[in-house]
Order: sequence, then C-alpha cells, then structure tokens
Amino acid sequence: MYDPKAEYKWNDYWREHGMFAFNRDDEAKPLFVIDPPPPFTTGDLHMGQAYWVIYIDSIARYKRMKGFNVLYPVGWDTQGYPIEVMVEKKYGKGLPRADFYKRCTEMAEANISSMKAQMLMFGASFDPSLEYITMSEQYRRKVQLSMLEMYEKGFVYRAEHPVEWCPYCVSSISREEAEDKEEQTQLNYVNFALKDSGETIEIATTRPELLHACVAVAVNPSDDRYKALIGKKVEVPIYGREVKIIGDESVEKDFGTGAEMVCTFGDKQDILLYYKHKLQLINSLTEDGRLRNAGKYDGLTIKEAKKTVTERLKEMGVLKKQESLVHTIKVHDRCGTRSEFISAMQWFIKTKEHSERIKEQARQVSWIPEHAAQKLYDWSNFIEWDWNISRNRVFGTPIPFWYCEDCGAIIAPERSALPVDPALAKAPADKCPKCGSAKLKGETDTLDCWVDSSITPMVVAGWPDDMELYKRAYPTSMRIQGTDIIRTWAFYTIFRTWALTGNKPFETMLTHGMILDPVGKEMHKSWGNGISPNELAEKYSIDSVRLWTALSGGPGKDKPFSFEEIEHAKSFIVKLYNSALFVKNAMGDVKVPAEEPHTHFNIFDLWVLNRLNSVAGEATKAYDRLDLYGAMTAVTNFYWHEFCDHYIEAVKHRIYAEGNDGSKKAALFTLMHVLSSSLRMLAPVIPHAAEEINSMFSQESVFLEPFPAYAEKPNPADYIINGLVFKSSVVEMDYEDAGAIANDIVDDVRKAKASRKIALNKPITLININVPDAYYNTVLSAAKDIKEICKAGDVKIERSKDYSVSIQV
RNA sequence: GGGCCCGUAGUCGAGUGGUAAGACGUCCGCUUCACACGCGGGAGACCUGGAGUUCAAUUCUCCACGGGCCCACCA
Repeated sequence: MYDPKAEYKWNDYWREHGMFAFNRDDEAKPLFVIDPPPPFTTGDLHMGQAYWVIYIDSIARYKRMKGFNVLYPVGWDTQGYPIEVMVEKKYGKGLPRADFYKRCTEMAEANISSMKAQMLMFGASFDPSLEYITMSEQYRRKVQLSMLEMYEKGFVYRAEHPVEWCPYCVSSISREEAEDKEEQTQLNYVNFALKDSGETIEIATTRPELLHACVAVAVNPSDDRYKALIGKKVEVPIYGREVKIIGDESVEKDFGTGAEMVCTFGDKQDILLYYKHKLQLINSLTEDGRLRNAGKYDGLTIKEAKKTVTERLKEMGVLKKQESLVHTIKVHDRCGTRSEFISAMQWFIKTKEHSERIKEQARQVSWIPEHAAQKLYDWSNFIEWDWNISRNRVFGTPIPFWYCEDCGAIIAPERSALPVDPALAKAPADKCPKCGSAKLKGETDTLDCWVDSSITPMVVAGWPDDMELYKRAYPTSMRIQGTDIIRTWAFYTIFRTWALTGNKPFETMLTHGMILDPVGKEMHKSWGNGISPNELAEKYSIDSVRLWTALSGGPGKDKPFSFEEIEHAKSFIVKLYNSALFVKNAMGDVKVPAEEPHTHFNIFDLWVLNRLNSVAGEATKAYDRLDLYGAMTAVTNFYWHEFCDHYIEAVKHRIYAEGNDGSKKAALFTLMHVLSSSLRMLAPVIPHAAEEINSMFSQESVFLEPFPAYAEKPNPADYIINGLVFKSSVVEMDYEDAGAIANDIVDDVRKAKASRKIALNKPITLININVPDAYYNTVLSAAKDIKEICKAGDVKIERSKDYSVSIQV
C-alpha cells in the first residue's frame, strides 16, 4: 500500500541535493524567469495561495526537465495595515513608534517562517537564495530607488487634494482599498431660506452633520421648479452662512427634492462640483473623523454630530421630514470603517495621463485566459485621479523625500544614501534649493504597499545590482496571479515597469480564479467555511492536493473545492504505485534491455508505445501553454485506462510464462518504458509520488531524467509480429489503430463472458472472430495473444463483410 | 446604467463548424495471483431558449432568460 508519509522525505532530499538552484552563470541553457506573487504575510497559507504555489511549482519543475535554467524566487509582502493590527492585538495600542516597528518586524518574520514551511511542504521548488522580503533593507532600497527614478522622470508630486481617508486608521487610502457596503440611513429633507425673500428651498441630504461645510446648493438647470433660483443665495441653517444656488446637469431631478447641498466633502460628487464650480473649501473633518470649522460642534464625532445636528434642525423647524433609505457607502477594506474625503497634502504618482500607455503595455503581454486583460483595460479607462501613494502608517517603506515647508519644493536623497528614512535623517541640503528656506521637513508617511510590490519583475530579474543578469532575465517569462488583483498588482506593475524601463514586465500573465467552498461560495474566515490546505495534505497526501489542483479545470475560472475529486486524485496515485509494484515484481531478476527489442514486439506492445508517443505530444503541448489540466487529463487517462486496464492485462500471460524468452523481454521493456515515461510526465505535478515510485527502480532522481520526447508522425517502422511482417508492407494502418482493434476484440470477449455471467478468468474453448478484409492481417497477427489473454482454447478468424465476435464455453 | 465571463448528463468539468472527453454519483456483475482507493458492463446530455449565417452549429453572430465577477451612481 502506498504510504503518503513517504512524500515528505523527498522535499528534504531535493533541497540537500541543491536541485532547485538557479545557475546564474549558465548562459547555455535558455532562461525561464518566474514572477510569483509575494503573499501578504498573514501567517497562514490559505487554499487560494496553495493553488498558485502548486501551479507555479509544477510549471517550474516541467521547465527544468525541459532543459531550462529556471529562476524561481520567493517573495514576501510584509508591510501594511494587517500586520499592524495583529501587533496591536497582541501587545495593545500605544507602543512607542520604534518598539511598535520592531514588533511588526518580528511578527512578519514569524509569519514568513510558518508560511514558508507550508510552501515547502507542498514541494515549492523556489531557490531560497532568491528570496526577497519587502520590509528588508535591501528591498526598501530598491523601492526607494524606483521612487527616486520616477521622481527624476517627473512622475512624483506632492499636492493638496481631497483624498479618500480612513478616520479609524488615520490614513489616506486609495480607490481600490475602498469597498462598497450597503447601509440603512435617513434621508433628511431640510429647508434653506432664500436670501431677501420669504421663500425656502427644500434639499434632501443623508449627511446633515456636514452642514457646516455646505458651500452651495445644486439643482438641475432643466428643472422648472428651480431653474429661476439659480444664482440666488440661500442661508445655511444653524450656521447662517450664505451660499449660492448653482445649476448642474448631474443633479437628478427625481431624487429627493431635486435639490442637494454641496459640502466639502460629503462624497465624490461634491468633489466634482467643488472643482467644476470653483467653490469655497471648508475643511469639515479632522483626520480622526471629528468635526472642525463647525463652531460649537467642533470635536464631535461624525455619529454624535449626525444626532445633534438633526435634533437642532428639528427644533428650528426646518427639518421637514425623514425617510429611510438604503444606499451604498465606501468602507475601508481592511477595517470596515466608512471612508471620508479629506483635503490634505499627499504624495501622488501620475497615472491618469498614462492610461492609454498602460493599456498599450498590457497588450504586449500574452494573457491567459485572454479576456483577463479586459479587467485591466476597464480599470485603466476609469482612472479619475492620480495614484495617491501616501499612507500614514508606521510599518511601511518610508517615502524617501523631504520637502520645503515654505514653498513646497521636493528634496530628493542621494542614491548612495538609500535606504533612507527622512523622518529621522537630515535632508541632503541645508536650504531649499528653490526659495532658500531652511525649513526642510522629512516626510513621515510611508508608501502604499502596491508601490513595494509593483517592481517585483525587475527585482527578481536582478535590478538594480546585477544588471548583467537583468539584461538576460528581463522581461520575465511569466507571472501567475489571481484575477482579483488585476487592477492593483498587475496594473501597477505594468505601469511602473513601463515608467522605469520602458518595457513590459513579463511575456505571459496567467490569471487564476478563486477556490470556492464545496457549495460554490467564497471561503471566508468569518463564515467558517474555509478549507485548510494543510489538513487536506494530512488527510489525502501532498500530491493528492497537487493533482487535484491540476485536474480542477482550466485556470481563470473560479472552482468549487470537491472532496470527491481529491479522493479520485488520491486513488490515481495509489493506482500508480500499485501498477509500479506489478512491474517491479514482473521484472524479478530479469535484466530488461535498455534498447528497444525490435524483433519481439507484438501488436499490444506497439500499440501502447505509440499511444505513449501521442500522449507525450499532448502533454508537452499542454504544459507548454501552461495548461496543467490538459497535461494531466492526457497522462492520467492514458495511464489508468489504457496502460493499466488494457496493456497490463494483455501482457500478464507473457509475464507469468515460464522462461525468459524474447517476447517476455519485449513485454518487460515496454512495461518499464511506459511506466518510466509516464512518471516523468507526471512528476512536475506529483513530484513526491513520482520520486518515491521512481526510487523503486532507480538510484537517480526522476527530475534528472529528460522529459519524454515524442514524434509528430506515427511510427513508420516495420515489425515482424507472430511471423507476419506488419505495417506498411501489409496493411495501411498505424499501430494505434491496429492495437485499438485488438483491444476491441478482447473487450468483446469480456463482454460476452460478462453477459453469460462467466468469470473473466475462466477458460473458454473457442473465440470466433469475423472481420472485414482490411483488418484480417491485423487480427491474425494478434490472434495468439488474444487467445492467451482471454484464456481461450482456440481462435478462429474468418473474413466477412461485418465484424463480430462470439465465444464457445 | 456600463463592461466582462459563464450556462454541456444528478454533480463537477473538457472540447469541437459535421450531434460531445473524463471524473464523481447511480445501477448490474466480479474477492481474475499490482490494486475492492480495484476490474468488467449498463443507464444517464435533443450541449438554457429563440432568430440568423452555413450544405452542416453545442461550437460563429444577434436577441432573450439565468448565474457570477468588476466598474459607475446612489444628495
């Protein structure tokens, strides 16, 4: 019985023998460079990550067997909010900055070590010397250098701009970090008094707490109710300020009263109107989400203010009614807090003006599946403003610049000074080069994590320290990543590498879908429907999980996990092992010829050898287009249902025969050849099982043997089979078809036995075979074997118009 | 409101301009000396619906319905 525990030892064996090392100086072999995702270091590798770890590892192993010099690194995305939260949970809030930072580092290191152990258990064959960690000094230097270069090229600027802001995290966030959430709220109808007349205008708002920042009332200019009022002034209740009524087509006549107040800033619409109509700016909120510029209400939280202000409006008699309303708001994806817009000084990278170029670069990449690129094009088409890269966090790469507090000029560091933390280090100049001011301030904000991870293809290729390698290794060969981060990781990588190198980051982009739970729902920690890859490995074996991954359908689509399917994967491995055991026992002490024993093959030998050739062709082509599903269906179906179910059964009578003649040797050669070739085709996906089984026959690793070659055309050689010269000189038929006929006859005899409820191994006296002329010689050459396989006393073959098989007991 | 993907037997899932792999499940038979995590056999799909292109469509085009994802809007 196959022992899955045997799988674990091979992980150590391969490492000890340095079999995954990238050979930087080997320029003879073609390079294959992989840009795998650096997982965020949560501490636990989940099913979706196990999926791509296995997928990319299988590709890497295949490429090595095909003679490539494979550069397969491993990376870790360590910095950012989730780690900070984990540290806060463990040590509480309020640690001094330096201590807090140190704890984050330790937490990330611990998490890396547990996740790496998981990756290694699944057989991930990365080269450990090619590891990068985003929080390391070396990696930071590269990130900061990339920022410096982008600054020199004019991509980086600092400006006051309304940004999406998380009051809980006290940091700006970017558009893709904001998620939609449905919320039940009140729509408040409030009367504003028109200046110099007794009239009022009724507006509808969900955000009365921002009344103090109201800078205009907007109506649709085609709205007959209000168009005469455009340009007139109204008074803001409570605060008494005067604001103008403006007209804008974006105002929906049918929503609320058709009139809305514009605050700085209640939502994105307000920002657009603010710019378009050049309105006044009233900063309405502090960075931690409290009212400011609201007179006596200053310091109230948003929630408190909503209640207080609403009550005040009620007292004043201007709150006409309240309606409940379900609407969608933006929340910060990492903490769930409603985001606000706050105007603040921030760092930006210019992306908006480059959207066409980004799409152009994306078109240079070959996308699998092709339509995945559409998500990137769609996202590029909707860039509204530049990429805000400032994050008010501790655990992140420092923004490597200083600025002049008087004129706002940016002061960049010397290259040799990187990595640098401007919050601690002195500026490289005493005075502002622009205005001469001595008030130079180091930036304390850190970079958005996507800034860190959007240069991975360059880093893995050797930039900026090994430019000799970089010249050969960039663009990288391929990236694999989930469809869920196309608009972030893929988008920013394609953009940044273009900005820095003018080139595309990778030749091929393989995007994969999500692994869902067995009923097709996303796995969520909070839903408790997660499936742990480690538990699966424990229960079914490592390679069962790997084989399931490959057999779970083409990438690019979401896939529900299935316990039934992983059972099947496990069964295949057991079958593989048992069949190998059969071959091992069959060989006994007989020395199997290394070369083809040309003269003693029968139809079944030639059939299975030629089928093997075709399958090797299918598998190679599938692997080459990174299609593990295609490769594994071809090989596993062939192995199980053709080799095991048919060939091994057809060969047993020769194996069990006394003596050691040519026919037996030919059979043993064929068994061994098909087994060994199949193992090598399976090895990239089920490396442990393949290695374990291979070790029954060989001292050498299966990965040191070449991937099976194949011929595009059917075997044209002639063979003498049972005294008949077969093939082109006798019949116009290739060996696959000839074998299929012989197999059909055996199947039909089995069926005849089954229908008469005769045990399959029970002897019969006679098989009558009627065959059309064209098949006569083929059947004749197979007759002797058919007789033995079916345990028949005799076989009679007759030429006939129609094919038929009958038996006599 | 916009975009993209998908709709194949009870389930999962390939695939092709000439009526469709494989797996699970199910039914029948078999402890055949590698394997009952097995072997042999059977049933089960008018490839969501409609229109069009074609000698021919599950495969191409359009529309509809259903499912999923993403984006925008939501005062």
